[in-house]
Amino acid sequence: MKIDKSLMAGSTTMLILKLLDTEDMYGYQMIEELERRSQNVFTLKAGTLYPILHSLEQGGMVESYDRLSEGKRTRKYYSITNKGKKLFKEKQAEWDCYTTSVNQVLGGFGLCNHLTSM
Amino acid sequence: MKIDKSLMAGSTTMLILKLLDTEDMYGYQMIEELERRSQNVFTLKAGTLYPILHSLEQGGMVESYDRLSEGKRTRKYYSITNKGKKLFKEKQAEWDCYTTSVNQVLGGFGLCNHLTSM
DNA sequence: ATAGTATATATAGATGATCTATATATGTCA
DNA sequence: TGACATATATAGATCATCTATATATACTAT
Repeated sequence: MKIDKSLMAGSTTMLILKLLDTEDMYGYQMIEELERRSQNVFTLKAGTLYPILHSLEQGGMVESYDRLSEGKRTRKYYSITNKGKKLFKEKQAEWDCYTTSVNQVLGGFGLCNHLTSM
Repeated sequence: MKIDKSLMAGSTTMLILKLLDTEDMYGYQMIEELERRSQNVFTLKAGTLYPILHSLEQGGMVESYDRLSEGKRTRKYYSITNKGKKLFKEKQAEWDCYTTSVNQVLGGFGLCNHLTSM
């Protein structure tokens, strides 16, 4: 299923930080990795990703360095900072709160709240 | 927790349709009901809601009628149409797919997919 | 009465995250 | 050498939300 772009808004940065929380990656790799992990649901566009990476770097959330991979071209790898890890945790908490609330409205009970709600 | 507005994008229309799928409501009531059901997480602004209702009506997803409530002022009630119910089902399927995919990226496994993924 | 607050609907303009389109350049394969 | 995948970059468009503002009625306290 193709996901409407407006649904993606707000979660893309969190997903990028999550990828970098696992290992250092370069941009193109993140696009492929997101596609793989989501089973082709997320097809992040390069025109979306690179500006986000630049602004994350500007904000000190990630750092970049060039590396020659397998003697081929140089790739720009990104590494998450402690500040970025903190931001990721905040984003994830917000995500959990958000989806729980939506599911409460949708079904009367949140998936993670069926023991405590009501 | 306060939810970033960009996260809300894309789900607001679905939530409105869900409310109307339960019972006819007027705008102000939807704002209060969303707040109540989400335990104050969603504070939908009037300036967001009314334009959405107008465009839903224009698209034949909802119909409106005026009704005097308890002998007080007239309120504009909205009623979901069959077309609107179909749209709601589509939006909900998209929502489920989206959150499952995000959770797959976040945790390796989707909440609803831990038996089938991998 | 009347001033303030809650209820109720409406619209214009700002914001911000995504998209498309385009540009550039290298590596691989036929 | 021509086509395609890889890889990064940026400008401008789109669109759903927000804030701010406007209007009007009902209720409550002074």
